Amino acid sequence: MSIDPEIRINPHSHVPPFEQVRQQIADLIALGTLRPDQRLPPVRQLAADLGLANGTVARAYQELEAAGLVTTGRAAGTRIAAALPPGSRGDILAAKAVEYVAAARRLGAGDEEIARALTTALNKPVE
Amino acid sequence: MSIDPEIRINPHSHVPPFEQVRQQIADLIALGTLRPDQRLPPVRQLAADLGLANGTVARAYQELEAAGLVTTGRAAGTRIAAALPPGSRGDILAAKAVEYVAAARRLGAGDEEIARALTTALNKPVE
Amino acid sequence: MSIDPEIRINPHSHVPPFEQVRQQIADLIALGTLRPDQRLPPVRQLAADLGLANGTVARAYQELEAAGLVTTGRAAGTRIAAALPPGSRGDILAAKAVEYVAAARRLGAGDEEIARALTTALNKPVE
Amino acid sequence: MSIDPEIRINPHSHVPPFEQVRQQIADLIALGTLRPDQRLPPVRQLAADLGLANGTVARAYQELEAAGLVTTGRAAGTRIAAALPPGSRGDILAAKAVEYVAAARRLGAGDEEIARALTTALNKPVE
DNA sequence: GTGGTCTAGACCACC
DNA sequence: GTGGTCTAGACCACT
Repeated sequence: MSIDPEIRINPHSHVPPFEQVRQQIADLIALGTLRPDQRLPPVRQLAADLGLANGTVARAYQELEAAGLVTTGRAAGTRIAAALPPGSRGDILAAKAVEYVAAARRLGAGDEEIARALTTALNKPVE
Repeated sequence: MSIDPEIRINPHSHVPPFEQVRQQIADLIALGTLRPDQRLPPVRQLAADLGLANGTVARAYQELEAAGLVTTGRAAGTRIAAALPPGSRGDILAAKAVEYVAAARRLGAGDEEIARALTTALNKPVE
Repeated sequence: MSIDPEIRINPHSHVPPFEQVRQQIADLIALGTLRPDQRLPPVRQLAADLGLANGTVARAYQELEAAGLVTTGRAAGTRIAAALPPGSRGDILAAKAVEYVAAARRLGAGDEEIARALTTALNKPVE
Repeated sequence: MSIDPEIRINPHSHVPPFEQVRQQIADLIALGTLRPDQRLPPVRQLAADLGLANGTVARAYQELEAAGLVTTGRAAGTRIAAALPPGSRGDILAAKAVEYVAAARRLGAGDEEIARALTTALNKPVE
């Protein structure tokens, strides 16, 4: 089982591709979908699968390593770090919720309205 | 009362500043916080307030006008268009909720978990 | 009979309003619709009719005077110059034809194609 | 063979340069002179050739992309879109002819006069 | 004072 | 090298 199908690049987004890749992998790690010591696909393969240049994926891996989420042993490939930085476990979900609430409040919505919108969204069919 | 304080630029975001400005104003309009015929701050003033170059804000205004959200008689300043494009009233909130749900589900969260995270976020003190 | 209805300003054009006014009056003069010694409407009236600022129309008049197409005697108002600059009589039409041909040729069209397009256009109902 | 020589900027025109560039390229596409998948010159090169700033040409390219006439993979250069928006083949020529006729009629010219002016223009030496 | 545009040079992300 | 964006300052047309 590969992580590839879980990653989707939006080429029209104003967020640069390398950042989209980094983001999504970081999320998968924090969420536990990717477990410690698990191997990431080789740069070239992931790049090919996503239709990106090798350097783009390489940069995402580099930043993940700099953040301590991933380790790169010479020829050993890239693996999820055994020891995750503390507090990055399920915080992603919380962070996304906070982000949503912040955006909604910035638009003048009240708590009730925010909750109602969520309920509606939850009941929509998955695309 | 000015809209300036409602707009916040994140200089660390990978989304370009002109797009952040455009976005947030578009949201404020769709949400009804900015009412038809209301005046937008002058390009130069908003630019100064946000610490941006004039051209950057000018571009945001321009794209808003191209989208029909805003009208601009040359020296008359920029105003919210009287007639909003159809279907933009509360859709913004809904869209943001859907976005949140989608992101959460992509991470493998269930409905209950998603709702719980929201409740937690709502109870957090406003920053 | 006023010239006002003959003049139309396109506020969305990239050509500045003062230039549109100057153009159209110059054309009317060269074509003979406006005859020597005939009076132009007062700046303020034309401005009001066209929905422009006085200064905008004033500038158009100024440039027409600088070109010798018009004279401005103190309180006498603005009149078509008795003596038209030589060669500006029916040349306007010719100039517009040349412009059309040039544009068409720049696009790679041949003479026959150009003539055919004109014939088609002539047979179209007047809008 | 490059398209550069086909594009001419008139610095005295009141139409802004970026718009002149956009226009002319759009015309060349609609006319079929520029074929689908054909490459446009790099922003910097075209800018240099035309004596414009890079940003000016970049804006023209950008608007063309927004209009769907052109595609741009970031570092892949800019290419004519494979699928042209419907109804743009020879319409450009027709539109220019209609424009000419409209301008002439606005000046009081009759069909015969209009056709005669064209014939004269066609026989003039190419500048 | 208000928006629109241009320039010149710079940095970024991408291939 | 390729497009995208930003800045800083400038000029223009308009009200």
